[in-house]
Amino acid sequence: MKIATWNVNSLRVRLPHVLEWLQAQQPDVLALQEIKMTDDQFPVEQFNECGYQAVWSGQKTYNGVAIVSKHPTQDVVTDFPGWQDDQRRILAATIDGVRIVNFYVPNGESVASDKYQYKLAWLKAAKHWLAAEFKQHDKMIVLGDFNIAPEDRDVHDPAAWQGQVLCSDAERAALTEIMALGFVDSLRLFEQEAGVFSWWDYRAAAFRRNMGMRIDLLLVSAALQARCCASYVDKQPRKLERPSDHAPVILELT
DNA sequence: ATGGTGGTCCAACCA
Repeated sequence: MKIATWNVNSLRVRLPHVLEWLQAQQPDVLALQEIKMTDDQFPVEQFNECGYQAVWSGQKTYNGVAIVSKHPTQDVVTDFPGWQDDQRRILAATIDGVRIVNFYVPNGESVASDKYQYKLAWLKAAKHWLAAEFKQHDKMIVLGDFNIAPEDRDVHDPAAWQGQVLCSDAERAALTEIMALGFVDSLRLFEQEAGVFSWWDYRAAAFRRNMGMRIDLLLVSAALQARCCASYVDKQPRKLERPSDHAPVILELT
């Protein structure tokens, strides 16, 4: 089973890249973030033509998440119970007995901003909801754009980013609390060279200089850990004309 | 130190 996550920064613009990538890579599941479209605009027919079904939760202009899958999706959830939010950032579904939880975690803008407080509150709600989900699903993968670099080795210039949004202690602590429910960072199960990132700013030729961050993660529950056989970033789509600023990250299970 | 780019949608917000 091959599972991937990709922040596409507008599915309307990136659809050709996504369809080409699906055809080439043939993942069983692809979780998308920042589709930036309303539900009625979702190009489900074009995924169907490639042999995929999909579920999605969209909104106008911002955010929006989807799960594209070769196999049927069950028990779809789009919100934390009791958490009122117009921002579409959550999509969970069970596929082949695996609970897939797709998150587009708030960016947070800067540590002094209201958006940062929203991010921390959102992560707290996420932890509580995941704890409840865990009671019903031992085989879980929480994946998506976390907008948190877990450790300094996930940052091209840790000194410059120290204490900044995406790297601050409170964000990393919130991620640690989620991991402590019983998840491991799948990519770190495998030996990696230094400088493995999943996002590079469009500005300042950041991709060419590999000035990136690893903020797109696949967290796997203990019940799935023994099935993990590979996890890696595919930088190829980031090299295309008019790319997303994120690259897909992949997990392969036996 | 600033601004550098890109998407949405045409002024300004978000990343």
